[in-house]
Amino acid sequence: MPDTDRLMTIREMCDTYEVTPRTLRFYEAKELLSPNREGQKRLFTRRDRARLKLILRGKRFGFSLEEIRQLLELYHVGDQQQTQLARTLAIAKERLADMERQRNEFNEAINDLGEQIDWVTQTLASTAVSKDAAE
Amino acid sequence: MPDTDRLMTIREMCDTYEVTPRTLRFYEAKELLSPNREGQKRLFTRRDRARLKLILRGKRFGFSLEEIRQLLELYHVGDQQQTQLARTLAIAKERLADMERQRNEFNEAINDLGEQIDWVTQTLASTAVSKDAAE
DNA sequence: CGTATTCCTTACGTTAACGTCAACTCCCTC
DNA sequence: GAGGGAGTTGACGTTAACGTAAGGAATACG
Repeated sequence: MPDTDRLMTIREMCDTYEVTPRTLRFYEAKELLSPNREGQKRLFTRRDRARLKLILRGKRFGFSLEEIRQLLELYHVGDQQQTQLARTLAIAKERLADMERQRNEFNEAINDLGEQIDWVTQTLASTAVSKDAAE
Repeated sequence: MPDTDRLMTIREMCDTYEVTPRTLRFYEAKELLSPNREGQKRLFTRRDRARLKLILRGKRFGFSLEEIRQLLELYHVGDQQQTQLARTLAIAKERLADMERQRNEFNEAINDLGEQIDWVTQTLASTAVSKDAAE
C-alpha cells in the first residue's frame, strides 16, 4: 500500500497541517471534508488531505469557506451531472477572472507601497543628516 | 478653492465610495478617519478621502483594519518621531514581503485553476460527444 | 407651525470561523 | 480496575466588521 493512501488520525492531520482538531471537525460539519470512520474515530484519506491543502490555500487568498466549497467541486468531478458541472465551471471561470483582476490591483499596491517605502527611507535619511548638521 | 479641497457630507461620501454611514462612523471610531465637525455633523476632508481609498483597497487584499491602520501611518509622516517612523517602516517592509510572497502563491493558484478549467472543459466536451454517439 | 430630511448617538444583533470547556467513550497498561 | 491518552459530541464564548433599530437634534420646506 503506497504511503499516499495511508489513513491519518486527527492528530496526525493537525501536526502535518498545523490546524486544530476543532478546525477539522468544523470543516467536516461544513462538508468540506468527509473522513472515514473507524468506530467513532475519524480517519482522513488522501482525498481529505488534498482537499485540506486547497482549503488552506484558498484561505490565504481570502476566500470564504463557502467559496472554497464551490471551488472544491471542480476537483471532484466524476459523479456529477452535466448541467451542474457546467454551472460549477462557470463559477470557476468567474472566480478566475476575479483573481486576475485582484492580481493586477495587487501589483499596483505592491508598487505603491514600494515607492512609499523608498520615499520614507529617503526622508528619514535626509532629516537625519540635517539633524546632524544642526547639532 | 480647488475642488479637491471640498468638504463632503457623509451622504456624499457614501455615494462616492459605496459605503454606508455606519461604515464611515465605524472607521472614525477605529481612528482610521478623522472628519471635521460642523456642529455635530461630520465633514470629510480630502485627507479622509485619500485614506478611505487606501482602506478600501487594503480590504480587497484581505488586510484587517488594524493592519491597514498601521499602513496608513506611512502616508501620514510629518509630525512623527524618527524611532516611531523607523518602526512603521519596518512593518511596511515586512508587509511588502508578505504581499510579494502572496502574489507568487496567487499566480500559482491562478495557473492551477486555469489548467483545471481547461481540463474540465475538455472532459465536458468529450463526454458530450460520446453521449451524442450513444444516442 | 408641522413635517420631512439628514444627521447624530447609543446599543443590541449578526455572521464567519473557529476557541474553549464539560462530559463521555474507547483502548491501553500498570 | 484505576488511571491515562486520544478521540468524540454538544454547547456556549469570542473577535472582526459592520447591520439595524430606537430615539433625538438641526435644518429646510410649504
